[in-house]
Amino acid sequence: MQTIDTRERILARMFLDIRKNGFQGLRADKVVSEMDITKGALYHYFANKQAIGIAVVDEIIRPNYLRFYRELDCWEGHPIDKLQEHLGFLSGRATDEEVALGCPLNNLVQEMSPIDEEFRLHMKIIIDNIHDSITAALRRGQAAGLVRPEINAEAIARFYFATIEGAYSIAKVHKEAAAFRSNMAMLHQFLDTLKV
Amino acid sequence: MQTIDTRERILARMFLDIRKNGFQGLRADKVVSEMDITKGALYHYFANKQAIGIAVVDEIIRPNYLRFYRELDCWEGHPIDKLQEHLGFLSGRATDEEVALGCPLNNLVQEMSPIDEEFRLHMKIIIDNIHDSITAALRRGQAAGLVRPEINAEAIARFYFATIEGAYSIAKVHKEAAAFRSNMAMLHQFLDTLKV
DNA sequence: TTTGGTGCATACCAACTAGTATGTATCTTT
DNA sequence: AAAGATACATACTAGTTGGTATGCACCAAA
Repeated sequence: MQTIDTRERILARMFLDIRKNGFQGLRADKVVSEMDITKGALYHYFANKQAIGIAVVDEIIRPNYLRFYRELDCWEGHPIDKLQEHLGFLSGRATDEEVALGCPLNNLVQEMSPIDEEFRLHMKIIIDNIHDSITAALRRGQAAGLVRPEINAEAIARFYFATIEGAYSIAKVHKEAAAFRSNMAMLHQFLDTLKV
Repeated sequence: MQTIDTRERILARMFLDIRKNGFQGLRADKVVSEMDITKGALYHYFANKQAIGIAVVDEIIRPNYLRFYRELDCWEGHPIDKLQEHLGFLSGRATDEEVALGCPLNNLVQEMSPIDEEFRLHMKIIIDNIHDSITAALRRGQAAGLVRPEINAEAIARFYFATIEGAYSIAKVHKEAAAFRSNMAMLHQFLDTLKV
């Protein structure tokens, strides 16, 4: 393939537009026409609008999220340290503009879960993967005597991820990265209490 | 006024439909026609679609949320106990169907904050009120020697609310009230650590 | 009893939305 | 070199969406 991958270019812009306007607010033909791509090209690569959304979830959002959690899977140090490092990373890259747009996955979960089962299933896979990675890391930590043995690793994994998503939610209405960082700091503190 | 309040009937149904389909997914004329109300009646009471959404926020969502927090404002006992009682209430009423629809406020925040500033402002007022009530309650608790003096009441208030919203978010994609309750239980546990 | 406002009902409409149908240039395989 | 297959471009369209314009019945006040 010689040409720049038109399909990938389209998806990258769809991702940005969906993040801002939501999937129902997405005007796919307008977005591509701004890239000097026509409707013909768009519907050549995607069967319909839903297929665009699903492709964004699978090919853009999913790899982006799982990058960190795959790192966590191979991590040999203290799992809590790694999770806290991640919080630091998220805090560090948060800007007012970024948090105003919200977490791409959370946005789509909120919008699409109740109205499109296929969408929901594709998003659920990502979240299940994340939960599994965190749970496994915490259990390894428990086995190594690094994490309190009495805690429920699965419940903590759920709480960890849910709290991050909640922080994005609230920061979105405030349009303030500071609100997000405050919650990351609280979660960091909470994680400390899980160390042996 | 003798007749049943048509405006309120409309708003109640709009609330349900917005919760399911989102504001952009709302088909206002279809919703009213299912109630044997015509478009004429709808646009007699609301200038346009946005006005419907704002009215739902101000007249349905807002009073519903602030009910508990006004209780908290007059609460004389241990503030942590009251917050934990609230978590128990939320857990108790959570069903799979309810959590699948998500938290009405959170849904709208996610969808509308980036694309409609007026919407965002109306929702921000609710969230600011909630934060203020919790912060004040925790400070009263500190003054009474019931809550650890070293904690940042504002940060805890933010964390408390953000975590609840995050729990709704994640439970939504799982369609499982159990996931929600698990996170409520974790937050309950966290609150225990704030008591003197 | 008229006058004006409220509370709708009906009919209409422009713009948009998510496509489809068709054509065609290029590239790839045989 | 012929025959598909790929990668688009252009034009068209049915159905939807978010209204508006108009009319009229009823009630309350003057």
